[in-house]
Amino acid sequence: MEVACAGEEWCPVTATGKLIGRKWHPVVIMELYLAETLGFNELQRAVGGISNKVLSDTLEDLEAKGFVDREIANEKPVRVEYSLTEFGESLEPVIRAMAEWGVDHLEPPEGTEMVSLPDDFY
Amino acid sequence: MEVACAGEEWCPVTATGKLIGRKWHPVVIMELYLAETLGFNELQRAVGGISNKVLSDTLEDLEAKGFVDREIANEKPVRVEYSLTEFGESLEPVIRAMAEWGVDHLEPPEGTEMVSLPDDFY
DNA sequence: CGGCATCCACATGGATACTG
DNA sequence: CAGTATCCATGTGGATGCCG
Repeated sequence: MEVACAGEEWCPVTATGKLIGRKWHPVVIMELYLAETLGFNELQRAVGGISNKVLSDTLEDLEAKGFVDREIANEKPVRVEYSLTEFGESLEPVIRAMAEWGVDHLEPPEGTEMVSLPDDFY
Repeated sequence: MEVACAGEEWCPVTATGKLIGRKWHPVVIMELYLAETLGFNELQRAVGGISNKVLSDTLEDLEAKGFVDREIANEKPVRVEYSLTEFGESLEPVIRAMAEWGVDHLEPPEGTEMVSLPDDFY
């Protein structure tokens, strides 16, 4: 494969990092992949530990970049559904590589419950 | 595979992102992988567009995390050599996934010269 | 339920100049 | 050659409260 990096400004690795290299972007993408469709609060619970402001910012950014689709499914009560676009789904190999590396090389804190990642996640 | 994410604090994807999710970390790792060993200024040129202060910070962080080995190869003239540790090399699949995704899905700016990534980079 | 408004703290990066 | 020292701008995230 070809990569531009040597002395150049643009590099696919850096460019990719700019797109998904924020604290919660990878997990949000992963949770959306696993669940297919999630509401705002569902997503917040699924991700765990993220504030609503930051989740809102994250989703706004992911939507602007074309990774996430936002659909208003209902009004009264308000129901908004988030899901991955095809472009967003194309990131699976990257997310999976990060997940696999983390599982293989990092130690989870005591008492962490592990959740299975389906085989078709790839 | 197993992943902890649902409602938990710890998640391998996020944890991995915390380690290499800074602007220049992936490229620095990639350049060190490609070249095996580089001096400070060599590395700065190879990466392209990074200031010496930020490169210094980046290397300090990567060294503290065990990804990079720093060796003083000579004094007068001073020569310091940076290379990947085994732990650092273990990140190849992640970096490669990012590189491949970037090549497949992003458009480089006009006039960008592409450099080959060897097949054994994996 | 699905947010937005504020305000704040800190992390990160960039530019420039200087040094042994 | 390989950094350090400043200084500054911005990005990013976190806490809290309120709203239709």
